Amino acid sequence: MDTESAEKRGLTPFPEPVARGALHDRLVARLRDLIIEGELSPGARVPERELCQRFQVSRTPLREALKVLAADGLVQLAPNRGARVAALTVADVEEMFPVMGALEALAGELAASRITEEGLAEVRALHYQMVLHHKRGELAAYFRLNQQIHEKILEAAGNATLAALYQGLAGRIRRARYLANMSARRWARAVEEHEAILAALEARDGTRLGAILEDHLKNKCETVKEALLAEQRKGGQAASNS
Amino acid sequence: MDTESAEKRGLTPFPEPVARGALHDRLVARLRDLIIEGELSPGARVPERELCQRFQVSRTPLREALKVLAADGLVQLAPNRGARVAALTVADVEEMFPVMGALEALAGELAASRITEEGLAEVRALHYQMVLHHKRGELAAYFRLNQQIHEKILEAAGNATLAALYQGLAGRIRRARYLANMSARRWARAVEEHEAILAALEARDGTRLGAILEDHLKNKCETVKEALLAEQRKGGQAASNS
DNA sequence: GCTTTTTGTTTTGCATGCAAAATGCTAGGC
DNA sequence: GCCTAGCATTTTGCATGCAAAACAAAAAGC
Repeated sequence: MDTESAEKRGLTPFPEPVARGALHDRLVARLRDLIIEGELSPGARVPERELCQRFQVSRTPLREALKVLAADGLVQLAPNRGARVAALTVADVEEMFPVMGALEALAGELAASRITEEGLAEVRALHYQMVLHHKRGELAAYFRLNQQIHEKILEAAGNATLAALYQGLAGRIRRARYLANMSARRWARAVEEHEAILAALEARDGTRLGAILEDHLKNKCETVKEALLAEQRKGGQAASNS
Repeated sequence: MDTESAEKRGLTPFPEPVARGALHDRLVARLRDLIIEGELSPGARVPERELCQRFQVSRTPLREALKVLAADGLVQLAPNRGARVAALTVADVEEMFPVMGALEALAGELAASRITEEGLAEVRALHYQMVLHHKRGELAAYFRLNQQIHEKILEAAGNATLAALYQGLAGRIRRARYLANMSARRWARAVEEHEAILAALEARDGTRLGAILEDHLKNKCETVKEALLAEQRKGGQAASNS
């Protein structure tokens, strides 16, 4: 639906009064971006008042949005102590990995048996476009296509519940992936794995696809963990905002 | 501080002014109970004003609670059209089943390798108490123990993320289970499966435990589906409130 | 000089108020 | 007689206001 992701990256200069009825939803998306982009550092308090001024909204919808994000696990709400951005620890990632693995394997199995020729064609197109971005060394574009491919597979699995859960987890680690700088070797390996994913999907071999996806995810998790460790090593001095 | 969280499950008769800072959390729990017990029929609008009067709270915390429940999937929020209790269709259950299966299998594998002797003893105690309730034909008590056992296994798995996701899904079908009347045969079979679960756990056979749990869940899902069909057949005339 | 207490400020949580949208009802037209 | 348009009521969504709790800093005590 929302294909207007152009202004999501750059902060809109004026926060024009958004349509009534969609305010808190927009705020959820906006806050998500802020967290993913690292503008709100993990562990830092969410400055309620400041964000209200920034977005030109009152505290009520903002607080509602925070509740939703808390339910999603992106922020933590302490009673009478406000919201903090949930810090993603290495232990968290190690917890999430087997869960995502199980979900992704399931998605692969379902997708292999259910994907249409049309869907397959779409994945194929996305895949080769992604390979192109890899060859050009365009990491950001690569990530976007990568994500789209996984979303397509989830879509092809035809299980909204599965998709929602997976996306929820993926959203939590997206910030770490955002700042991850893959090594050239790891990147090349990820592309190879994606070749295998496409092959298994075209062969409609669900078991194999599930296994490959799980392995692929393992590597992704390693990347995320390394990124987290690097960030921790650098110290959380990005937290000092104002 | 206030450590009186003992009466969380039982409904407090009077909605006395709850402690500041815990209001919306309490409301989430309260609304959950209302939905599970069927007082708020699936598909019916959530009467905001009415509930405010009932709980003696203003609309702000109630709306916040609804946002959380919406994120959990128990209610659906339509823009400018308020909240409706999410109707659980048979298709939904059929979607949720493989996901819960994958999660439960993972939980079983993890629990089998990680459970302590003490944890095992607790599960054993719960199990035999549950068997007792089965022999006495006490369905409600049986369900409670059953749920506690599964929670213990999840706890033993030592993966909070996994537990949270599973509990979220389980919460969505809890209402259907609440009104489910198992046949004597199915009930007996469920108890047998629980025997096998305990045995596999004691043998610390993760693979077998995972498989058993998945199978057990399958039967549980059949029960839920039957209950849903029975409810649909009876007609949603419980929705006509006023 | 250090700890502790007390006070002032900020922040949080909830209640309330008001405008826009939706819902229901009545009247008018075909 | 049925359908549609207009109006009134209800409901929803957001902004604002106020009291309590947390945070921070300064002053008092040791």
